[in-house]
Amino acid sequence: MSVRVRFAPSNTGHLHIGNARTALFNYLYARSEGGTFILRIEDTDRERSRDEFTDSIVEAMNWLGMSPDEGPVFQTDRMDLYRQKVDQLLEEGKAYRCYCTPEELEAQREQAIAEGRKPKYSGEWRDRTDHPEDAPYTVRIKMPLEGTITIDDMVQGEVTVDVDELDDFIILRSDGTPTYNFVVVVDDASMEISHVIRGDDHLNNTFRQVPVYHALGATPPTFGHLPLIDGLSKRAGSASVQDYRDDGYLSEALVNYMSRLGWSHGDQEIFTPEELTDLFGFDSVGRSPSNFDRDKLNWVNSEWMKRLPADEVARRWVPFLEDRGFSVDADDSLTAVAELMRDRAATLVELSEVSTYFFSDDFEYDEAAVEKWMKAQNRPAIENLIERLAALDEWTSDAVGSVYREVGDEFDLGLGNLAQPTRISLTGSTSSPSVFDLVATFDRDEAIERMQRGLQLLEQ
RNA sequence: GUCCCCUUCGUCUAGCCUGGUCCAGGACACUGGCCUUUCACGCCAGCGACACGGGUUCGAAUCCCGUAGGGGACGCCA
Repeated sequence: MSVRVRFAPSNTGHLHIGNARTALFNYLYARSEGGTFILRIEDTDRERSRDEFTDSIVEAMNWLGMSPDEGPVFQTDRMDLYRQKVDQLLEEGKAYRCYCTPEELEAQREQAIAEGRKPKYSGEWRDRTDHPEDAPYTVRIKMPLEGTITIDDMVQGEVTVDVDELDDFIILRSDGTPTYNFVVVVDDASMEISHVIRGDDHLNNTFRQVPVYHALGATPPTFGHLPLIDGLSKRAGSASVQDYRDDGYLSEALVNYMSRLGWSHGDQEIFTPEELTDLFGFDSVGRSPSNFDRDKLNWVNSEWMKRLPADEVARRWVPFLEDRGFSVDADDSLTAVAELMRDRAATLVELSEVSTYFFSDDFEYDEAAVEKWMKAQNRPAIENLIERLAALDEWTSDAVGSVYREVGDEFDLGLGNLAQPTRISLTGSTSSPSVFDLVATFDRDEAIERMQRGLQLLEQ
């Protein structure tokens, strides 16, 4: 039997990390089994569903590299199917009309809780035939009256619940719209979903849904209930996938990090998307909830900053630099900057921060550094250095390096006396990559100009 | 209240099914050191956990029972 899985978010908000992780596990399972990954939008919430959220979810999935094979399928397009199934169950006597009012139900619920009983519908209309004329009604499904229901969950193992815990829940509201627990089953059955992989907040629902499959004459799929992610506060992770993209995270890193929330493969931490689809399996999915940890995400991202080809980093970096008002192209010179700076930044945003001096000479000189390193007595050496750099045949790190060594030898100066003033002139501070690389990564005219301007700082 | 799920370093986790090789391994973070023209990277080291209590056993993180704590569900929301 071929594997067909679906990710079924409601379009009432952007795709956040918790849902993205659920989508990812569905996607990875489909890929690892050669199956089909389907996107279904649960858009039956008239009040809150919005098309723009659908677009946002699709965009986020594309960015993460897990575009669906089928869909999006919209539930609102399938209302006729749902009503038809309700009618069918009614005719077959597997469902019935209930004329209780919401007020009556609410009163019963409160009383049950007050008496310490489980709030459950009494089932009073299950066998009644004295249906009032013209009164509003809901349709309820008949749950089995005795026995237990057991599912063999891919994550949780065997879980059994006594049907005594279940009541005849509403499948069609008095306004004629179907309810969630009914609709998911109709959809999953009709779309021939083989594996339902979702958050374990749905585990209890599953026991309500299994009898619906049976009533519909369908075989329940295999279930896999993933533990939820804790600590998804505004700050920590309930932000949208796009927020992470805008914060400068790489999609590979976010996917890598999310995959490790609840899944592992020995001691391995870094996985390429290809490795993930090869190695993913429910045998290695844990049952306990995990926490979203920004520090670890940052580390994974910093690893990916180093692993991606430098020109790819440059390409993805461009919009971040443009946001800061720098007009750049993803050309060789930007690639050179990315190559030089990338292991000093955990995100593309940080990369911009640590690299601004390449794009603007409008920076402050670090006063303490100037005080310490810009000594007037080194002027002749630095001037000589600038001259020789200007005359260099080739503008490479090695060539620049030999100039520094020659000047250092001739003036009998330690390299620091040349390197630090160079750094201050080019960047404003004394922390930067190796000076030779730094100088060579700059456009030569720009480097010379800044060094000449830096000469002014030598005045005592 | 009732039912379901969960519980190894601060965090993510390996180990648990098939008890001994685990005085519990890796990673992030943190601390210290090394490298070095600065900073960063990198490398090395350190810190740090089997929720608790019973049992089974020669032996338990691993098996059983209980307790506590956390999460979820119980809707004419999804």
